[in-house]
Amino acid sequence: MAAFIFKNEPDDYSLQDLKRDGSVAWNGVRNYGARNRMKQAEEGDLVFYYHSGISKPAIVGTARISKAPYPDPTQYDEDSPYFDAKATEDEPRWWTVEIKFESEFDSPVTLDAMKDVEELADIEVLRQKRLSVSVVTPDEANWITNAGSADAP
DNA sequence: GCCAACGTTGGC
DNA sequence: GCCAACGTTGGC
Repeated sequence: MAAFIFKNEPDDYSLQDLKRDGSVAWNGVRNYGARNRMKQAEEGDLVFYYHSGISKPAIVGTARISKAPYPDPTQYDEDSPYFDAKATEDEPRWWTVEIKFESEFDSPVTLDAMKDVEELADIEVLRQKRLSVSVVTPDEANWITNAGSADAP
């Protein structure tokens, strides 16, 4: 199973918002790198939810892909800030997935903490900090899951 | 197809 | 609020 990190500013939409709503369509990704990664997602894949743009950026919990990639409807909506005049129904430019809340970490895994870890030396989120959707290897996913649990040292 | 200018993200 | 990194746009 694949795993990803989805970044968002908590002021915009936080993990607590997702917990409240249950699930959400991850609309509005308008970056090709992020889009390409999102398109690899399959239902059931693991998503680490990352809060960015705050004093202590961190992975704060997990979600699951609850709906496989499909064309982002906002690209066709002229009233949406995500409207894209070059997108057509036949050839969508932008894709989205739906994610559902899974868990809130007992101990958030901070960016600071991840930087010092040998196991995460190559993790994409550290190498390409501007990417809002990045991939996580199984080993990296295990490390993060462990670090987020209450028993973590 | 290249590259300069510009815009955006995100850490600090 | 600043700045580095890097993605995107548009002129040529």
